[in-house]
Parts: sequence; C-alpha cells; structure tokens
Amino acid sequence: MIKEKEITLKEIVSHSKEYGFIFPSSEIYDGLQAVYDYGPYGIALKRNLQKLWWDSMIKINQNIVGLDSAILMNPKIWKASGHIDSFHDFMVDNKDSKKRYRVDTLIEAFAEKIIGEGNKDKGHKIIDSMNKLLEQNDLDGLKDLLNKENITCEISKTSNWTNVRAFNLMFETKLGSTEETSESIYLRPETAQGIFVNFLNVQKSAKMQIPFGIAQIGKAFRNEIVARQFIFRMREFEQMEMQFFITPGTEKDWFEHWKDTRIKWHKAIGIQEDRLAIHQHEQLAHYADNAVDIEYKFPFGFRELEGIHSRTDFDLKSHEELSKKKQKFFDTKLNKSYIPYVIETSIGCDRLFLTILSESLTKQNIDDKERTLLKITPELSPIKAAILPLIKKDGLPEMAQKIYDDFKFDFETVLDTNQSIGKRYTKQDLIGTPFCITIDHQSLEDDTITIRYRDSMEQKRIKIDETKGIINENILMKNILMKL
RNA sequence: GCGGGAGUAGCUCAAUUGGUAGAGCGAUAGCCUUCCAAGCUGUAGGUUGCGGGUUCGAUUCCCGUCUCCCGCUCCA
Repeated sequence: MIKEKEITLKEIVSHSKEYGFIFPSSEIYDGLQAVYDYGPYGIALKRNLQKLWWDSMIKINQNIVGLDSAILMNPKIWKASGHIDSFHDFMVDNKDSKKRYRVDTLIEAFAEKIIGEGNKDKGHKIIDSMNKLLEQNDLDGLKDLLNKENITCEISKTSNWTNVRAFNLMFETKLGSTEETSESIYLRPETAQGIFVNFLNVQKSAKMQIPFGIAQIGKAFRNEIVARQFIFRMREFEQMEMQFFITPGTEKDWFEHWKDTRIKWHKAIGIQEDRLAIHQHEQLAHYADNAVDIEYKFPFGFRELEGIHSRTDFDLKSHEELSKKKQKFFDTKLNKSYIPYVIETSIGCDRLFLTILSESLTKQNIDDKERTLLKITPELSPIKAAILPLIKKDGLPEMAQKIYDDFKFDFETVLDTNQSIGKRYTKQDLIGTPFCITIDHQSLEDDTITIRYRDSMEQKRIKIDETKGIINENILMKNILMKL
C-alpha cells in the first residue's frame, strides 16, 4: 500500500540544500536576502529546463530565432519602456493600522471620492498637485499633501503616516571607472527590452518575415520590496522570454495561440493539470491590452509561473519615438509598412525549477516504510543513469567502470561503488535519477544487467548491449517536443 | 517595512529552575555483504547565526543585528 504525503515548502528548501540543488547565496556570511545559488544537480536540472524551452521555441519553430542581448543597456531604453517612471513607487505606511499604501493610489482614491461627492474642482486640483509632486520626486511634499487633505487610512481611520519613501525597483550601477566620469545605468529588470531594441537587427540579418518571434534566456534583476518564498521571488533571476511580432489586428488570434501552446507545454513536461490555473488580468500593465498568467499550485498556493501578454506596439513605438529610429516593418503581402504588435510569453526559469521540484518531490509510505524520491521526467533529470556494482569485489567494479566509460558519452552517468545497494538506490531516488544499472555476478557470465526503474522500483534483466538504447529512448527531449 | 515564529554538527532534533554541548541519520576509512537507506570497528565534523551586556559561569536571561518561515503590504 503506497501513501503519498503533501510536500511543504520547508521540505523542498531542505531537500534542495541537502542534495545539492539550491544553496542560499553567501551562506557562510549569513546569506544575502532573496539570492540563491544552484548546486551540481540544480544547475543540471536548470540547464535541461533551459534547453527544453529553447528547443521548444527556436528548434521546432521555423519562424522563431534566438538572441542573447547584454544585461547592461543604454539607460534611455528604460525611459522608453516606462520602467524609470513606473518602477519607481512612492510608499507610505499608516502607523496605526500598519498598512502600507502606494501614495499615488491613496491620493487618487481620495480625489475620486471627492469628485464622486460633487466637488470636481477640488478633486482635480488634488490630482494635479500630486502629479507635480511625483514628477519632482518631492517626498515631503507628498506627505504634506496627505496631511493637508487629511487623507486617512481606511482601516484605522487615522492620518498618522510615516514619511513617504521611494522604492526604486531597478538596480542601479555605474558605467565608467572613475567617480566623476561615471554614468548611472541599470541592471535590466526584464530581458524583453533587449529583444525590442534588436528587432530590426534580427529581422534584417536573419531575413525574418512577420509573423516571427525572438527568444532569449537571461538574467534580470529587481529590487523587490519583499522577496520571499525561496526561489519564487528572487532579486537576481533568470527569464525565458519570447516576443512574437505580428501584424496589427491579428493580436487576438495570436494571443490565444500562444496561450494554448504554452499550456500544452506545461502539461507535456508532466505537470498535473489540476495544479495549473489560468488567471486573467483585470488590471493591465501600462503596455498591455490583454494578459493572462499561467499559475502553478506551489506549496504556498497558486502563483504566477508564466505570463502571456499582448503588448500591442507600445514598446517599439516608444523606442521609435525616443531613439528617432524607425521601427517599422515593410509587409510585402499587405504592401505597407507598420510597427508590429507583440505577443510576449515570459516564464521565470527559477519558478519553473521550483515548479518541477514541487511537482516531483514525493514522500511515500510503503507498508510503513518511508520513501522519498524526485519523480522528474527522465528528459529533465540531472543524472540519467547510475551504474552500481552489487558488491565491491569479484571484478564487478571493473565491469561497472567499463559500462560507465561507454555510457558517459551519451548521457549524464554516475558510478557509485560505496555501501550497500539499497543505500545507493535511495541516493539516486533522492536526486531523481530515472535508471539504475546494477551489475552482479551473472553479468560477468552472460553480459546482462538489471535495470531498475525509479518510480516503480521494478527491475528487469536485460542485455548490456540493449541498455544504452533503452535509456536513450527515454531521455530524449524529442519525446516532449513531439507532444507540442 | 510592520506583526508573529524560528536559528544548536551536512540533515532532523535533544540539553532539568543558568553549571563542561549530545543523539539518530548522513559523511569518511577498513572489514563484511548476491538487490532496496543491513552489520561491526575507527575517524572527522560546533566560538550554540553574529556582536554586546548581566553573571563566578549563558545554548538558556537582556539589548542590538543578520538570515529564514507565516501573515499583511507590493508585484511588469
């Protein structure tokens, strides 16, 4: 009788550290908040996820190509994208209720209430002066406005506010090695802009015709106000984004297309359907006319894993305006030029990693014996096969070594000769190795081995010659790609 | 940032009202072993998150600080 237990975040964190998937950054110095490092098995899994995503985009789609743009970019890009303005939040806390508000939404709500009550002039006046203060970054002025208008917290009904503070969500750094000549630049808060500013370079050099996509995997950086829940929200994280450029007017169809394609992808890598959810955005970001999140049921609840956004021509148009370089595409079929619309698919690689761990870390109770294993689909497993001589003598280790030296060119293989066979099976279960190859005395006689399947613990005796082929069949990314 | 909880060996956790910091698992070396964390022997591993204070003496009490978890808040 097999019983499976729900996994907690704590267990995932602990397992990740103990078995070499994720370590807290700078741990010997007490760490660094919301930054994590990937260990040996972690990076192996992460690379596999990236490879699968990359192939799902550029390998099997004739009209999607890759790009690797730099993290550092001309700061004007962030002006055009709206990040310098909208990534800059002014916050204030009510000392009585301990609630935190964005100053602009607080004042706007107050002004709208006044307008609703018939006092239009006063309401608009408040909004005007607020906008002026926001533009001037006048924190004291904003606080004075709160006090002057006696704007209160809904919960405590008081106007006992802390000072207004600015939260800049972009990491700032300096370009130039001397203090005097250096210029402020930003670590990119999203990879998308690197794609947009290379739109014409890619289109012309790779001779792309609309519709086409540009895919990119890379680091992005955000100074989150509260960054928590393990690797779910990190300050430094990896995005996998694909921007798909289309003819204006076709955005609804393409939006649906990519939404469906991406959902199919998550199912193809083995995520249970009832742990996936679609969340339709009601409030849209400054650039979007439609947006959904693909959510996964993490141990702390349903949270965004991937975003599909219809970004209109917002970004390319902004870049055209600020750079004064045309961002138009001449469509030979329509015989006219236009700024393309864009559908974005954007998934957090680290969130996907956490999804895979959450989905695959399994605690079973088999006849009162506890068993822990990582049921990662073989295509993504960090290690594909472990070669295990049953005992450490009689020539079994030598034979194992030979098999290892043969297999290692095909897939990630480990050789383990320590301890009892049971312990070694368990060790492989804990890092998600789908196949264990055991060499026993019979192997010496008839060139057969036993292959043990991780999930079922079943064993089969097969010819050594067939073994590599059987494993290869099960670990090819092609298996997943063909389901798409 | 606020409120609550926590931090002792790689992991899970002990340590009477303040009195020399321990176990299990894991790691490692050797022996033994024909299939699911077996056994025996040895070894390594800790300024009890860090800093200060009270005390003859602090893992234990007090203050500060860092990190993690939960809730609020925020989220392109």
